[in-house]
Amino acid sequence: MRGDGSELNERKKMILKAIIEAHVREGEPVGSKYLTQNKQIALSSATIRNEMSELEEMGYLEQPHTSAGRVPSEYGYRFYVNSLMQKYRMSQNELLRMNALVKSRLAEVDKLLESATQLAAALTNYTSIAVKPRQSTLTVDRFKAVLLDEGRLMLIMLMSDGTVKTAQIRSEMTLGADMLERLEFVLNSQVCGKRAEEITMPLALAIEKAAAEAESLVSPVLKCICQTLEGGEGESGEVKISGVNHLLEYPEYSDARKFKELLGVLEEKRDILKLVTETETEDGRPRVIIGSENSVEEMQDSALVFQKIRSGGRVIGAIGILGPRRMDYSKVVSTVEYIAENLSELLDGSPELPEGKKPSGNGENS
Amino acid sequence: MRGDGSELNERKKMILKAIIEAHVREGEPVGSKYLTQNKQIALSSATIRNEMSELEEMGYLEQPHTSAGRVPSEYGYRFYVNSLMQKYRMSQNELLRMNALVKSRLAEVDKLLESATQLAAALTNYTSIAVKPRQSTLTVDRFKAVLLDEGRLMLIMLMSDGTVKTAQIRSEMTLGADMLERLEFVLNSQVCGKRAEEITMPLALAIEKAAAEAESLVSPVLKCICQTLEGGEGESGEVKISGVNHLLEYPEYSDARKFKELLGVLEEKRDILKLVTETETEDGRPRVIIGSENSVEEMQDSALVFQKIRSGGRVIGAIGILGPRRMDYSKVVSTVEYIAENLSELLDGSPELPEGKKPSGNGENS
DNA sequence: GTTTAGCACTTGACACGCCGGAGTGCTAAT
DNA sequence: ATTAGCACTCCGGCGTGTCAAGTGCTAAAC
Repeated sequence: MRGDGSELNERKKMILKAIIEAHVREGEPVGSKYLTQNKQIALSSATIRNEMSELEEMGYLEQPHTSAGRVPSEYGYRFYVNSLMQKYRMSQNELLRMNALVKSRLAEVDKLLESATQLAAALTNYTSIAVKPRQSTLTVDRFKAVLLDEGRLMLIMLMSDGTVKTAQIRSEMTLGADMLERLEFVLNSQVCGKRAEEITMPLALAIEKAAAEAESLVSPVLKCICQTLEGGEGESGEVKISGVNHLLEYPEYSDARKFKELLGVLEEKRDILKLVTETETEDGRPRVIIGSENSVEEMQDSALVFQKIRSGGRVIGAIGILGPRRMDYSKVVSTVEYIAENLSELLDGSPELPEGKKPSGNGENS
Repeated sequence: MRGDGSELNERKKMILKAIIEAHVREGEPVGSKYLTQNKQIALSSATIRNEMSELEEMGYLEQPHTSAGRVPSEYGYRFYVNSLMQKYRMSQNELLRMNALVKSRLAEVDKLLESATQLAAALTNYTSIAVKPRQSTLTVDRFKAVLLDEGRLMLIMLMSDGTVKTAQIRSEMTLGADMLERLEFVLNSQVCGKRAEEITMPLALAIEKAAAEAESLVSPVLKCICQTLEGGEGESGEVKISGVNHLLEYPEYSDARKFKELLGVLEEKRDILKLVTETETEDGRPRVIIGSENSVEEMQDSALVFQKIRSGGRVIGAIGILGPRRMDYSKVVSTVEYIAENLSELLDGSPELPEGKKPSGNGENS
């Protein structure tokens, strides 16, 4: 029983496939009679019953109770995803919406991920999750300090991962251009390439000394830099979620209590991040986690499909879909794959400017 | 029947108040017998029944069915909020958490609002909403262009509302410091103080001409500026929502279908924005909208408490709480009021640096 | 040997009727 | 004016009976 289906003849496979697809469509246990309507299967209900009975014995199907139809087991879904599922063909409309994302040309990874989750949720009608783990190796390549007005300066940090972060800093004393120049120089010579843990008290003191007249700026500036290096948003990364409301359409989530628990996990974000990032790297196709293959208790009745997003060979995040176990895996896998690919390309390829017209990227800040 | 309660004697008020508070606590219709446990009310159940009957006739109470207890009517809640409700006393713990927000010293309005909603949701155990309407009068006070590397520049915009926005722009040609200087100068002289609608084609052409060698940058830069002026995020403003899952704790929202509809409204965001921003300015206390006082169909069973946030005399947003009609108005009103006040002060007062120690603000960008 | 028709059996969903409890309104006594 | 008492109403839970769907098994048909 390894889900390779070697024990199944063609007819069994066909019937199993039909059952799964019917169940995904209708959401209810499917009976032998219902399957006789399927023209692919030219058999009587009795024969189908026999096959179903054997499929159940083999562990591919389950019966909620004696006289209900059959429901795919987790094992059944697994085999379906591995072997039975056909490639989903995107509709014209879906392709158009995907391309709109590419054309938006958002330069900021955060915004891009946000748009991507929204798109994924809208296309699949499930909940979409994007994660951007914090990189402990993140450092600043170069600093720029800009005078905003005499009480405020803006610190621009070109990060080692190619992104750009900014921070505003207030000062109680009047700022001058010379001070900023000094500050910029000191930061560039002393803080570049340092990880958050490497910014220690002695270093801070050395910097203060070197900063001369800009001394009073050093402490708030360093605080700011550390915050940025430590990953902005959350403790350990960022999670964006979109389209939770879709889930309420599925009877699986009509129980308010259970749904609340799932929502709780999503809001916690930690588990999700762990789940998605800890998965070992695979062949580049989306990873499908069904029910108990997932360790999070509240997600036993759900399935998760996600793929990591690479940029320049490094994993910079992941995007995925969360839905009921009874999920349109074919469509979801294709969608996730396509979006993740596009994102990877976009992040990789954008410096080269695909069409070479008037390019523009933008970001936003306080 | 204007909710002024002039028709009610003290005893009726006391009973009404007890009923409402019991119902808010228990979530179920309250009967006359239950009220006799209340030591404030030293009356027999029969007497209370008579009073309740009269209160129902006057419209303050309702009876779900003949032999159930009474439930406050919308009108009853309204009177409670206007006249009966006592000031909520914050616990030590609550005050501490409020102050943590103040001390976080976030300079960016967006982040501040986000933290504030999270706090409000956590404190009240309802859903919290913060809105930041787009200001059609938004203009740029001053531009700064900074060279990131030879292919990218960063545009910093000091906005008329005191905030700072940034945008990254890519160029297909190698950028030089002189080009940026030129660009900065042209933008400062031609685009400052202009609203999005005022940036027209003829103006763009004039700018291109004036930009000389930086000509090819003008188009993407202007596009970017327009996007920023038009309010970044959404069509007409930004809405942040936190703690939707809290609502699932209340039986009022246990019906998945209804809850989904409400969620839909929240995701739409447009209605919310309209609802909150269109409310006429009042005395500075939180506004309470109960049930049908609100025009959004899906929110008929809910109540909304919110207050506008002012900075420098102008309304820059609002923060509020959404919950069941049966809501702890006392606590919610106090919380919203306190948070809104703190935000206003924070936004107003922060330039003066309350404690005069080492201040720091930060923002984040791509 | 495989397929199918037929039949007995199981089970959940649903409708019905039957209480019990909670709460009320009214009346009469205090 | 207040209250004890009582008849009345109505919801909700519970057990019952019926129905439809679906199964497993057996025996006949191919």
